[in-house]
Amino acid sequence: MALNDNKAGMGNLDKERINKVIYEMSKGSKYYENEQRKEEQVKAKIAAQHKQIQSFDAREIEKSELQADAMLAAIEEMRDFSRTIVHIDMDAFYAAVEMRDNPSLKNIPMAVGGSAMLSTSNYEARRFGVRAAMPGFIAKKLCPDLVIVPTNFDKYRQVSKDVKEILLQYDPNMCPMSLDEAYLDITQHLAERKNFDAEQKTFRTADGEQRMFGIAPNMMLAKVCSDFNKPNGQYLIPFNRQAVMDFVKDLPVRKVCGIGRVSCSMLGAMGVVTCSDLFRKRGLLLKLYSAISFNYFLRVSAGVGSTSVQRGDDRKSMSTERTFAEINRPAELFAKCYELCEALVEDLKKENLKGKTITLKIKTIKYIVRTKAHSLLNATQDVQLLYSTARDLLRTEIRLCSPEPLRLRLMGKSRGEQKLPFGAVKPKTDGRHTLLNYFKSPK
DNA sequence: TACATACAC
DNA sequence: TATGGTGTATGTA
Repeated sequence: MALNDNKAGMGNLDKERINKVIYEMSKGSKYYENEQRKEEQVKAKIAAQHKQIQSFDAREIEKSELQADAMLAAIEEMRDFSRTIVHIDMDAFYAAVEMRDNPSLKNIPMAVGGSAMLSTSNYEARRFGVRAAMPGFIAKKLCPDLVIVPTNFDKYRQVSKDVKEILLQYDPNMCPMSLDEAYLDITQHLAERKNFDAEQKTFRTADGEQRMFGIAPNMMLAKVCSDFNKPNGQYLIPFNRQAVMDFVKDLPVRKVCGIGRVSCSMLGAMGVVTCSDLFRKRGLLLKLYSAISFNYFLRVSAGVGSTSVQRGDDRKSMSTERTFAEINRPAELFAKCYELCEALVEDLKKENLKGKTITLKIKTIKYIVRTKAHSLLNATQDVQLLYSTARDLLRTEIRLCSPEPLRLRLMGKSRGEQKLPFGAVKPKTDGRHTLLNYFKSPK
């Protein structure tokens, strides 16, 4: 519930005052109560983990350590310094675009979003603790002079496209992660660049936007680097093992992409704070976590990440959801349900896709989220068919609740397992938790 | 397959 | 006026 200061621009601020304001604005709300419920869940998970840990004896842990060391040797084997990976991150992107188009916003605290939620804020605003993913009304309390500009996605998409155009010159296989982030493999470019003249060596991006580069031997490290030296910074990890190990030694695990709030708490509970702690506690971690997660932790501890920048171009699901003022009358719930089916079908048709598994998502006014799914025999993009499936799922939920009304603040639809228009199927590789088969048991 | 959770942006 | 929307992966049953 406190301020998330994991991101940049939050160096010297009065965290105590900020947290107090956030707390005062939040306490007693349904949202806050749900957050507390979630915190309790994490505590329970930690307690369960603790109990499990106590059931291990020292010999078991030692054995696991040996097994982990064998896995680590295999990871070491794959360490690759042959690629130069760049992670580029447009700084406070939406805010930067708005400031470019309206310079009067430049030197005042400003954020992009609405009174319910902010997407991002400029550095002036960050000094007050105003940041992305904070509701606008709390931000206003923290900074009464804050100017909130409504989100203008079409504009950001256009600017993003312009920037991508430039990045493509450096890596034709460049991989955008969002409107303001991308990974590049510039190995090839660097080789060709040796013959460039001074003019050709100039790097250009669109006017007005600042950007951060992280340059490293792999994607995981490049991503962490781009968060250093903000704003407009650039950070490079030298391409040798010692430099990488020095870099990860004191790196907090929370900085690593993929280790979020919950994992960080769970790891913290057993004394794992930095990446080298992941190595220190490898015996324990191997016993506690799945093969996929553990392997990922080991790779992080060694500073080994993916070196293959490639787009996964087959989408796996498509969804639409809305938050609204409470709805509880069945007729209105069904009407909302139909509306969402229509919206989803419209999006499906844009990409000429069909859905097979239809999922109904609901969030009660207490912020409890539930999903219900049903798979059809054949993929469809037909509104009526989609709706009849979704309607049945919703009806079941209403009945489950009765005689109390089902009181919702959000409803959503998604479809997965789609059939692509021309039957293309593409298996994809290297998720962030790639499991390597040869990490079975050591001999 | 169904569902919940975690995570990123 | 009042805590978002979209997509992916994973664990578990």
